[in-house]
Amino acid sequence: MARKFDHLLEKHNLKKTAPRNSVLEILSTRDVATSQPDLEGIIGKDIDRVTLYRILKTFEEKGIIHKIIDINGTANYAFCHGDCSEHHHQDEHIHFNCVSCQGVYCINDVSIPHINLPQGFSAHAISMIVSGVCDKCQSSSEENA
Amino acid sequence: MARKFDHLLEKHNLKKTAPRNSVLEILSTRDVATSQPDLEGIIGKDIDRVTLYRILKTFEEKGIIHKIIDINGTANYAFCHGDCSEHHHQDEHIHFNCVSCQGVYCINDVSIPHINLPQGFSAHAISMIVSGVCDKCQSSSEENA
DNA sequence: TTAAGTGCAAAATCTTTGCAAATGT
DNA sequence: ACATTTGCAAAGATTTTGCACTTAA
Repeated sequence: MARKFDHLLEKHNLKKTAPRNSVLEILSTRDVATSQPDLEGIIGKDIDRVTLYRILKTFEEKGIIHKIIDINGTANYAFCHGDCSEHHHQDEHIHFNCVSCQGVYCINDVSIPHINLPQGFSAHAISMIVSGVCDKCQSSSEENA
Repeated sequence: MARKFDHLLEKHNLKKTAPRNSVLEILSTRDVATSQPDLEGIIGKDIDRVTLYRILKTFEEKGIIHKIIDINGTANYAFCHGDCSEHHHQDEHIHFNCVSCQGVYCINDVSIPHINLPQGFSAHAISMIVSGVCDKCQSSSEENA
């Protein structure tokens, strides 16, 4: 039974199971990163909570999705753009975390500036999260004004 | 019984209690941010875990300390530099999170560059965490090479 | 067939809440 | 004396672990 993400899973030596397909299906429909609690809510009882944990962990390790820790310390997941692989996440873009709707957006068009670190420090990855109000929440608050 | 941080607590209309003094004492001896688990370890059973939660929450609200969520989603705490107040955290500097020792450093001498967000988005705060290897872990790994 | 993946139950953590006792002012 | 803060107990939430059952290859 061919499913939408068979190729992706195959590529990473993962078995093509229904739960994995569902998770990929959900993430693919969303343009923003999705928090673990939200994922649980969407999936409901179709997938066991433990299975979800394991799927997300596996996908992250394989470089299929990446994890974004938001300003509350909650994990959010989104598809990797560009060249993520098992050993390197190419994820050096900015994320925007709305304080109102909690949404996490990938701001792809603004790249992270280069940073000069003190002697002896070497950087592997950079996480930059801008928190504030997103466009949707901005306009809905104007309506009520 | 005058204690080291009486003035600081007074300034924020907080009672000068032993647990609060201990927390401030610990944080003041450390040049890096301290994770909640580490704090618990240092404090041991002198302070109830719940009390620690509440103290940290209060201090953060008052602008005495600030919370840094590290790359693992764990809360780390450090004294506020500059002008933090109850209503605004002036905390726009870079943090460095060592993947080896887990230490969180405040990189004060490098300021966060200005970011242009898409239309409709407004920024309130910025969190920038560089992860990699700190100077101490760097040199200790060289010794073993 | 068999190794990988899932689901359930249960343990281990982490965080919050309620309330009585203790403490600072 | 009074409001705040603490400590304990208990509830709630999150995350991990173990193991038997199921499924893809």
